[in-house]
Amino acid sequence: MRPKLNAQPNKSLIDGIATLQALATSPDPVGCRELARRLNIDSVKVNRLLKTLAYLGIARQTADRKYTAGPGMHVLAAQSLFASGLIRNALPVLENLRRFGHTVALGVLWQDNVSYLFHAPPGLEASRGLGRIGLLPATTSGIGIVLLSEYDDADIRELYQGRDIPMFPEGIEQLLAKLAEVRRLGYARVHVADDRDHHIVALSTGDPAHAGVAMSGWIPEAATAPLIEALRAAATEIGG
Amino acid sequence: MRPKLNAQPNKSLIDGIATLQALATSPDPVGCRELARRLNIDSVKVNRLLKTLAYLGIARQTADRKYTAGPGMHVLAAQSLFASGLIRNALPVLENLRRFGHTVALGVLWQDNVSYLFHAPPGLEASRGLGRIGLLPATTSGIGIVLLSEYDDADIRELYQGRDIPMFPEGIEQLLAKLAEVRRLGYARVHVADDRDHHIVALSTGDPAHAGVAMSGWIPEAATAPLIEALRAAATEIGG
DNA sequence: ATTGTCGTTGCTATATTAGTATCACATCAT
DNA sequence: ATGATGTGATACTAATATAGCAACGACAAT
Repeated sequence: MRPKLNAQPNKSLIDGIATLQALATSPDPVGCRELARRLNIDSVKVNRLLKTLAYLGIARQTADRKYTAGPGMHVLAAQSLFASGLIRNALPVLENLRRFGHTVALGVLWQDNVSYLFHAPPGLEASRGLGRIGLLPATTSGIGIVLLSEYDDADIRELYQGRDIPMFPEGIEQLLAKLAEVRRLGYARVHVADDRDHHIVALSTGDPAHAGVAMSGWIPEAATAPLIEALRAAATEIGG
Repeated sequence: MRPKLNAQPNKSLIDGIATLQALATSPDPVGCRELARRLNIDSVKVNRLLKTLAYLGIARQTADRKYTAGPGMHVLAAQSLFASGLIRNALPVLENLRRFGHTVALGVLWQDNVSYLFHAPPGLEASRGLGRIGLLPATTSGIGIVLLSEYDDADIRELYQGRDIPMFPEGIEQLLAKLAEVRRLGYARVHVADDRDHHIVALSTGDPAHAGVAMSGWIPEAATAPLIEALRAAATEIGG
């Protein structure tokens, strides 16, 4: 599942990307020492990485010498989001799914997190649905569950070894049972145990699967089938 | 203008990001040797960078061992695009600008290129306007011109030293004259010398300026003022 | 078989980076 | 003023992480 560490992993690149992400997810400009503290890396090192990113135009220094995202960040983002074509292909399909009056979402699994690329409750202007939510624990998300089910049990055990699993208080066996159910059905149906009594239905798209589509809202058992059918059509249209 | 190369620039990070971008902009899966040829970097080095990116989940190997974008790429993209809030703030404003019936665009200047984050001709579904166009030479773009005008002449000379300037066959002086005009007016008005006889009006947003908004289409001299006014309102709303 | 790719790794010299100490500049409370 | 703390940034040197060579097995075309 997770690729093994290769012969000569480039540590500078690993730390550099971590810095890049920490910078990207910081809503306000940050100084190098504070960023270093967040990342638990030496501040001099972070400073040099930031200066390198600034040289590339990916970071930018504000008037008070703090760092923030630069134009290169947007270029990088635009390239990586749209070059693959995932979002561009998916958006019209997702808008079409909104006719059911439920929340529509598209997300990817990354390690044990889900990142939503699109997440729009009914009524929200479609263009506002982009990137509304950052990272969520995979097990709290319908898309996360359905994408986790693509891995085999050994991988899942390794991933969650020695850690609490959000939404699965009984631990790994409870999660594995859920994933087995998802594999059997071919889709995930998850009950959201809050006061709104919502359900999520989700399935995966892409070959190999790397993204998930979902609808959530008040979905009684009887209404599941047609929604799954619509999702399946959407998934094939998006993912090829 | 362009940040100086610092004391200890991290070369691994520079090459790593170059590899990341090359991977992102490749529509099909690529092998490490081919990528190395495109980047003019040693193929063994590229291989190790790719394996590191794969370890991070940003790259992914296909069945035939070629490399393509992985889920981490989408996470990175989503984080960098939306964390800053630029796109999220801008989209509703841009949609509103489309009422004039012209092409509406939002872009950033990166080195001597412009990257469009949004570019929608009239009639196009708004959500399709995202990331339609990759990189364009800055001098061929209204947004590029208005963002270049934020730099002073010395920077511009350095940027284009010893190189041809697209759309400015007479060279650097012709470009500098145009930029001076833009600074005087406070916006760019550019004539697109093709058979459609279009004009672009563009102005910058953000403080310090790092993005540009533009409208293009058949815009006679007399119609410029109200468009500029609308753009200016949009720019302050987007950029703060 | 031959020849050409391809991705990948072991090896070793050395270029590159890590971490110390230190600087100049802020801001704050004394 | 004064000292104490914060910041970002750099020179220095030791040590380590990386570059580049050569080579491997796998595949494809000839």
